[in-house]
Amino acid sequence: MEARIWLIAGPTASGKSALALRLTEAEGGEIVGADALQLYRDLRVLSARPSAADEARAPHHLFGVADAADGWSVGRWLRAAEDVLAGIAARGRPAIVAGGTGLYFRALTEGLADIPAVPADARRAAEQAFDAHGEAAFRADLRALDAIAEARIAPGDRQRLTRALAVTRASGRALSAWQADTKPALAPGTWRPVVLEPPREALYARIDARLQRMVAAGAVEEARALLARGLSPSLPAMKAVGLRELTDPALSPAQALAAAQQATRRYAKRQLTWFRHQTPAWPRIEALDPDEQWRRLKTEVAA
RNA sequence: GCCUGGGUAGCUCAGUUGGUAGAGCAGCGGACUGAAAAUCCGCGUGUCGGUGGUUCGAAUCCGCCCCCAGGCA
Repeated sequence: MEARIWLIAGPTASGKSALALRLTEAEGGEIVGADALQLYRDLRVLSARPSAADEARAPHHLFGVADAADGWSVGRWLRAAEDVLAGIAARGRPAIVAGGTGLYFRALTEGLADIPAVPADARRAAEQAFDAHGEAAFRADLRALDAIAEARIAPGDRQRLTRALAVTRASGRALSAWQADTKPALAPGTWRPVVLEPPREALYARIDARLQRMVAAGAVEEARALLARGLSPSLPAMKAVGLRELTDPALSPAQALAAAQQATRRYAKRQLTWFRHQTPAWPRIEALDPDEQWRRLKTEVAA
């Protein structure tokens, strides 16, 4: 196992954290989180963040480092990850990057356009224009500035359309032009990826069981505490899967659990689709059993 | 045992006077460059309980059988 940097990706509840911890202990490495929600300290239970006991077994980075009121982005994560990875390399240890956020892995391996931060008012202006004039008119405006970006964005995707316009207006350069020039954050050949891709049915069963355990471990109280902060619903932490479902006053505890389980299964499905098509060349481990995953990692992936 | 009402998609159901079936939910497929646990797009997935018959043609009509729910015994 010579790679200096391991990337362990996969859907939620597929066993990434356990496998990463095992590899880290075996290699004397350090773990780096690649998960958009485990970043926030408010949601330890609901985001399935490594426990304090797990964190004591090996150095963990980028878990629970942000406040829910402080929204992070891929860019912010990438900069932090680069710092962390540099530190681990300086210590002469391997890094094990583990998580479920595909975009974060892509930023690492393929790069992220170096776009200057978009001022909040530029973003707001774009959103208001979209809402006031409708998608068709908005698209016409965007097409005049960046026809390539406009053509790429699917119908109804307000989030991408407004960002494209805001970036182009605020930076004076087309979003598609920015995106066309990116360089990988990780040097080719220095990293080794693996995707956990367990059978759907088994993964879903595990998700259901885990949600149940989360509720028993205080997920509902945790979710209520976060809501009680009265933060903007548009913050990333407020979009955690299960947050809404578990705190929905219209649902009984059993219904809330079922709804959260369903939402999580759907999330896992999206992740599976992402990794299936966005990282087709990465080796897969199709098992769900931890020992089997570990065995395959050593014999097949690391071979 | 008899009577009645039902058996159509994974679930709940709709199917006008016979023209090989469609809604909701569930599910599945897909896109993805700074909110990515986000955002968005697409797709009925079916021995119409079984089997004979009538008919050019049956989920629709007829016979028999099976199963379920009530009721009467």
